[in-house]
Amino acid sequence: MGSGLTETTLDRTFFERSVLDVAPDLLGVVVSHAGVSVRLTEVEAYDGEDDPGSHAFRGPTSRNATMFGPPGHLYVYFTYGMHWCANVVCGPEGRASAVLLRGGEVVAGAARAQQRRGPAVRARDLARGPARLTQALGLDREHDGADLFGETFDLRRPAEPPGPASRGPRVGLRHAADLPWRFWIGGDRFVSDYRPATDRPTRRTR
DNA sequence: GCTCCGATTATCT
DNA sequence: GATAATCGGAGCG
Repeated sequence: MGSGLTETTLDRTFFERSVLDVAPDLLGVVVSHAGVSVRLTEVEAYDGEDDPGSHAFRGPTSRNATMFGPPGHLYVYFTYGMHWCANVVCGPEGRASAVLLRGGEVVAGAARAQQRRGPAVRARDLARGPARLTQALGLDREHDGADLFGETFDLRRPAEPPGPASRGPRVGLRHAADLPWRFWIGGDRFVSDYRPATDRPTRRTR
């Protein structure tokens, strides 16, 4: 096979770099797991213990332990009482930085993804959003700490990468909302809707 | 098409 | 006890 026009398989060194370099480079990458392939259109960077928006900001805990481990592993966490979200750990071990996989397009295994996401879900929404993408790929608590370079994952970069990444503030954060650490493919239909942090819900006490 | 709002629970203060 | 790196359905135009 010609080596010039084909996609390339990522290796672990890709994730050993700074999370701010890795994040934009992940756009267009196709992640495959458990019968579904997703082309990433949107990601966010979380940079260790100095980033007020990061789960690692207050130091190591049992939840964020994976973030403090080696790069190229998945950090999967549970949020809002019902959703799982997936990150890839980046940088040197101990840095506790990671890229949140925020959205993508299902490019293979659509029937399997549909089965996981539900019959009423439109093709555009199969993996457009971090919890949707995680569910489409069949990931949950068991995959926290999983090695992306083990047997069950495959990551490929297309022959023609997308153009320069668009960037802006991260979604849904109350802290560090000024940092433009969300990266997406400009104009792509498989990028999620931007939603600023929810204001304090006026909890009714009764 | 849009905006609003409730669901549901692990985690941390 | 409050919050959260979200989602999907209801209501309106």
